[in-house]
Amino acid sequence: MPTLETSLKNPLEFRLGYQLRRASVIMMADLTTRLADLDLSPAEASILILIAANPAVTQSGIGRALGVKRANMVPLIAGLISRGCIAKEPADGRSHSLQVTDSGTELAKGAQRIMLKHEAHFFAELSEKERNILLARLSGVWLDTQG
Amino acid sequence: MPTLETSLKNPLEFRLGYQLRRASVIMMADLTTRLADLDLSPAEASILILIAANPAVTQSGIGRALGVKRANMVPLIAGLISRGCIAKEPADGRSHSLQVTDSGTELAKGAQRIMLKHEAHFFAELSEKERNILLARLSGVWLDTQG
DNA sequence: TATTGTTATACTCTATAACTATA
DNA sequence: TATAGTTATAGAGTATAACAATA
Repeated sequence: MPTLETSLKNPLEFRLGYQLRRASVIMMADLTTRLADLDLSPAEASILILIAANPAVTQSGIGRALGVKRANMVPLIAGLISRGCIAKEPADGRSHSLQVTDSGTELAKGAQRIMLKHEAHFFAELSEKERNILLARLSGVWLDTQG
Repeated sequence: MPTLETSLKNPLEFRLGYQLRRASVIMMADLTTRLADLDLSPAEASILILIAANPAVTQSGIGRALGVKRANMVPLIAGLISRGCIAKEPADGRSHSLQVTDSGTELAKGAQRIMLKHEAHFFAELSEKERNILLARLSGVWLDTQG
């Protein structure tokens, strides 16, 4: 916990991009700590949740959805398989379809519960309406770049 | 520009932390591209702007304000000095006070102009009121962790 | 020709430990 | 004892290039 440098003038504190990144870094750190209880990284948890929601998806598909390069998906998927959370079977000879195992299903549910508590910790005071507006604004940044 | 995986269900798209990170990554990439015109990284630009706003600040102080570790400030400050943007002089024997040079002042102004255009690109449709609310919500995440 | 999975590799960011000099 | 600056280093996360097998 760093000391707050109250004596410094910070022109950046009024920049949306700066505050966006700042908030993101803080939340990622919190989520990382919470998910450590399940021995999952945020990336692993996200992958697990996406596979659970999309049976028979390929790892390239997951990578595209999450913005993770093909090459970087390999060790992540291998780790989840070696832990028995997910399983893969040949799909069309070059691709493999992924499924969550029973224990993977439970783990995915646990990860989602943690994410809800994590989110509530930071945004508890938001009304449902405010929450949806914030969500829409943030989604808009993404959609903006996609045309 | 990755292909949008419209076929995948993504339970994470309703998670604030997920959208926060997603938006932050996209904005950082855009800012990095824009600041490259000035041959500055986002970190260098932020440091330059903070020194310009706080003459005689130390590099440890900048690091605390931006969340950059002491050790990681060293090459960043050295780079800005070698480019003639900033100068340091002994303060109390163990610390050095930093100032922007004339060219550094211009560079800082240019960086701030770029940041404004960058922000406007993503949040042009926001009213001043909405912008302030969003800013307050994001700042709240930071203040939350500081007690 | 394009895509999937894979390996190897490099680069950036961030984190820690240790040291010197100073307060 | 605590802080400033520094060095070296280790660990993530992310990026590209190349390859084999398949579509």
